This record gives sequence, structure tokens and C-alpha cells, in this order.
Amino acid sequence: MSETLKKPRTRRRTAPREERQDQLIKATIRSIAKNGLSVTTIATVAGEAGLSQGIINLHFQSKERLLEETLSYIVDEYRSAWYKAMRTSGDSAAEKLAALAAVDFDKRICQRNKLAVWFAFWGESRSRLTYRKICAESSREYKQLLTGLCEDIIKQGNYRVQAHHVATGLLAMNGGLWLDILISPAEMSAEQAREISLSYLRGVFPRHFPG
Amino acid sequence: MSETLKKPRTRRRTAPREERQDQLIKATIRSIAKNGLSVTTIATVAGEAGLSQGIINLHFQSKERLLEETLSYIVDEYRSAWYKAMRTSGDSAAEKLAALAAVDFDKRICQRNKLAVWFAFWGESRSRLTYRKICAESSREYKQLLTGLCEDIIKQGNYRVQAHHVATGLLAMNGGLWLDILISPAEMSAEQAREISLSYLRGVFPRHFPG
DNA sequence: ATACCAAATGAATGGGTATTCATTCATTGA
DNA sequence: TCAATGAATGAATACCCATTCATTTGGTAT
Repeated sequence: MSETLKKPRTRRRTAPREERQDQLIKATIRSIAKNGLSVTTIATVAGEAGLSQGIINLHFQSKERLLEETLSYIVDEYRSAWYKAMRTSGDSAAEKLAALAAVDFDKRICQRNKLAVWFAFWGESRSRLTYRKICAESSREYKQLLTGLCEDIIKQGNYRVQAHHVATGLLAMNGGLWLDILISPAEMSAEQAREISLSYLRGVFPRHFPG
Repeated sequence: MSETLKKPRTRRRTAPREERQDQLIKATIRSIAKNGLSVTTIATVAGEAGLSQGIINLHFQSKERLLEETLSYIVDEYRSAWYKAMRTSGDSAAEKLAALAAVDFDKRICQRNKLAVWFAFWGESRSRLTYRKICAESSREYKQLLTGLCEDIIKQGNYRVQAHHVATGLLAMNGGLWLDILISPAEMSAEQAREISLSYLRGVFPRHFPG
């Protein structure tokens, strides 16, 4: 007995709950990217995951909850990424701001499949309170963080701009660049987008972000 | 005879083709804003227009074509707006650029219902070639126009930025601000957005857009 | 081995949607 | 006033989709 940690020889057909849910969420991301949210059905997701239709209600109770969990997954992943960037970046406000801006174009975050999910949900969010709620707190927190960093830099450099304007503008610009990457990947790569975003910061805070 | 242009006394139940199509497109915009694209059905559009279900296939052959015509309507309206801005604005590149940037936050263009439509279609556009095509030419043309104006200003002012970066950045920022207006109208008005967008231009071209 | 349990399946169900088309109705010209 | 025309209707149709659940299957403890 007590060989509980033995590895299975054959690929297990039954997976632990969390693993299967993760698998389904990733299948949902692919389906939304490939088919769009309005054509994403239980069947397309199950097909993408290579599993049966019934499994979605087994794990998520409803299609709607699967979609909500998928959005949460993306939002949480994004939040974790900038939390980490804050921890690992340099101490100065400028370094932190640069690190945050870079997260938006990080390989892990700035994947077209995931961008497709962001925009799919934004497209529906006007009419769906739930979707807005899932994004709300994280986005509020993020903007506050950005604004704080901008305030510091403005004080240090004696710049004559409003922190709130810069933070909101930067956030908006990066979102818009995401759309370019999503829709016209031939004309806009993540690297170019990062460069454009940075050139904005150089323009507003020239002494902190020298060209 | 020859009184063909007489006005009808009673409200006509049968309207000219173009008028009815316009009415249906406007109903579609309202339905997308209210319900989202994925819940917009023949029934919701017909209900919004106060007409019967059959009328949509009568005028547009299919729901899909109605949606495409609706997107085209929004795109064309936007294009007309900046064409007009170019005609009526001052002659200097800076004036023209300011006029263009202002169009994005013009009352006619920057309505939440219409913004909802833009984002609804962007959300699906990754998976729908047709949607991308409808936007493509207009958007290309617009970016080219912006870039040209930036080039002029850069030459005049001897600025050390790339025209393409500024044009793309401005376009992206305005798109991102649209999202703020759409999703958090309490925190972002069209006027504030215009101000933020302008403060970007002031930052990049300080001698042409004095604060 | 055997029995048990939970995971997974997929056919069946019920509700909803786009599209069609025979019918109704408003308008116009004679 | 009376056809003739075509716009508009809405019930009928055929299809699709989320959800359910009886059944099967894989893993585990005995």
C-alpha cells in the first residue's frame, strides 16, 4: 500500500477537477479566438478540448459560467503579471512605470488568442453587468497604481501635466494598440507597439525616459 | 395627372425602400447597444423598429447582411465626419490634426450606442473577414492622413519623433478612450477624453499645441 | 479479483432562431 | 370607385443549441 504517488502508465481519462477546468477554459479561449464569442457553443468548446459536450455542465453548471470563468482567468492572469512586475522591477517610479507598460506587450499577456477574448467580452460588456464587474476592481486598482507612479514622476521632474491624464492616456493607448495587434498583426507587432507606447512616455516625461 | 410629388396626409405604413432600411439599421444599433451582438436577433431588431419579423429578410435578404450594413453605416458616417473636418478646418497641419482628433469626440460620432457597435464588431472581427474588410480601407486611409499631417508638423517644428509613432499612438489612444466612455461613462465623458487626447498632442508637439 | 465511486459520455429534450411564403393591406393610377 | 401593385405581416418550418440524465468507463480501496 501507500504507493499513492505512482504515475499512471496510460493517459488518464479522468483528470483532477482543477486540471480539467483549466483545460476547458483554455479550449474556450481558443474557440473564442477562432470562431468569435457569438459562434462559440458548448459543441465548439468541447470539440476544441477533445471531450464530450456534457462535461461543460458537469464542471461549470452552465455555459454562461464557463464564459465568466474564462474572462476571470484572463483578468487574473493580467493582474498577476503586473503584480509580479511591480515586485521585480527597480525601485524608482520611472522604472516601475516602464515595467508596467512593458507587461502589456509581454509574450505571456499579449497573445492574439487572449486579446481576442478581451475584445470579445468588451464588445458585450455594455449589456452585461457581470462582465463589467469581473473587470472592474482589477482595472480600478491598475489605474490607481499608474496614477500614483505618474504623480511621483511629475513631482520629481516638475512636469506640467496631470497624472490622471497621463495614466488614463497610457492605458487607453495600450488598449488601442492591442486592437491593432489583434486585427492587423501584419502591420503591428507587440514589439512595435511597445516602442510606440514607450515613445509616448518619452514625450511626456523626457527627463525620465530619455530617447 | 403629374401630381407625383404630393405629400401623403396620413402617416404612410409603407415607406420608401431607403427610409425603411435606414430605420432598420438604426434599430439594429439600438438593439446591439441594449442587448449585445450575441443576443441581437431578428426579433429584437424588429421589435425595436416596431415592425414585423419578416421585414428584415425582405429588405436585407439575411440577418448577416443587415449586420454588415449596420457596420458599414457606422464606418461611413465616421469617414464622412473626418472628410468634412478636413474641408472645414484651418489650413495648417496643426489645425487639421486638431480638427481630426476632435471628430472622435464629436457628439455625432461619439455616442455610446454607436461605440457599442464598434466594439461589438471589433470583438468578432478576428474571426470574421467580412467585418475586417468593411473597416479596412477607411482605417488605412485615416491612418495615412494622420501620418501625413504629423510629418508636416515634425518638419515644421523640428521634433525628434516618428510621424508613424505619433499617428498610430493617437489613433490607439482615442480608441482606448472610446472604451472608457462606453464602459465607464461615470468616470469618462467625451469632453474629458478630448482633453486627454489633446494633452497627448501638447506633449508631443508642444510648440504647435501650446498648453 | 471485486466492488464501489466519481468522472465522463452522448442521445434525448425543450426552447429558441433565421428564413420562407401565403395572405393582408396601403397606395396609386385609371 | 375599382383593379393592380408591391410593401408588410406573422404563422409555419427546419435547424441549432444548452441542458439533462441514464449509462458507461476508469481509477481506487478492499
